[in-house]
Amino acid sequence: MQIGEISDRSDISVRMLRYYEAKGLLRPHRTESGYRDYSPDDLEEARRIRQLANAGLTVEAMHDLLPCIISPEPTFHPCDRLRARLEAEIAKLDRKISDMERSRAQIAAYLEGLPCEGRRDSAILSSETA
Amino acid sequence: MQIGEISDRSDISVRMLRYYEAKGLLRPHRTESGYRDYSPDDLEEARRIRQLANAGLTVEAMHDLLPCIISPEPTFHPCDRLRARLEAEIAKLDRKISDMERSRAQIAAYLEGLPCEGRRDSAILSSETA
DNA sequence: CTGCACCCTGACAGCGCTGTTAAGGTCAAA
DNA sequence: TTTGACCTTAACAGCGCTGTCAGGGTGCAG
Repeated sequence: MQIGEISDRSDISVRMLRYYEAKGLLRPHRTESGYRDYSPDDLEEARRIRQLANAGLTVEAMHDLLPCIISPEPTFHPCDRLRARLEAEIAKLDRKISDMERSRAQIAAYLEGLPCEGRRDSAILSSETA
Repeated sequence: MQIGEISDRSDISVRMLRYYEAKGLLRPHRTESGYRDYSPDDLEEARRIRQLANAGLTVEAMHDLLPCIISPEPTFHPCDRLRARLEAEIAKLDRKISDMERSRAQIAAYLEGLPCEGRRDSAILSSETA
């Protein structure tokens, strides 16, 4: 698959796909003429990247995290450092999640009491999935 | 209180406190000589700002959200627009939270199976900052 | 009055991310 | 062979955020 198709199927702009590659995530091979040629696995990885990006992770964090997520078989890697890195990243995620949930609750609570349109009938704001 | 103390107590740098003010969040009054003079309420607001910032919200989003969080009495405000804005922001938060939780779970799962601390060592981490 | 710690504004600079544009190559279909 | 869609790299540009530095004022304590 070439980059345009990957872009469509991963919801990542062409620009960003190239950027991620420049940063060392995602390494599609190339056709003889230099076109990027993505495998289905590459597409999977692209989607994971988007997920991590949506979660607010930096490219640098993804760089450490992706090799873990991409395959279920951990290999090589200096373990102490990696483990520490992952634990740190999880801690950061937890902090962020907690902050977001608190913020969400406050906004939702406020919304609940909003003296708006005719009345508050269907207060649909306890959705949890996306 | 002056800015340095607020900075200490809110964990927001002096630079960022001024930045938030420039952006229209937080409006401490000034002493005759021009010093910012923060009230305890301002400190509270600063902490909320930090929380929202930690949650990954932009200043622009905070600008819409803060007046809701800051006081329990919603007033004025073009309600339809505000309501829509808040709901959108909540949806965005939900998406982000969901992505983060999924990412967290994957990392944690990987960490679980890490063949470490008493095991093989090997290659160097390719820390390449392209 | 002198120091020193703190404050002020303004500007420059850098990072991370993202879009856009320019100049040009590839490929398949007409 | 020409056309048009798609690809390539490289560079510029902008936004949001954040640190830092310069040049200067304020305020309190010695």
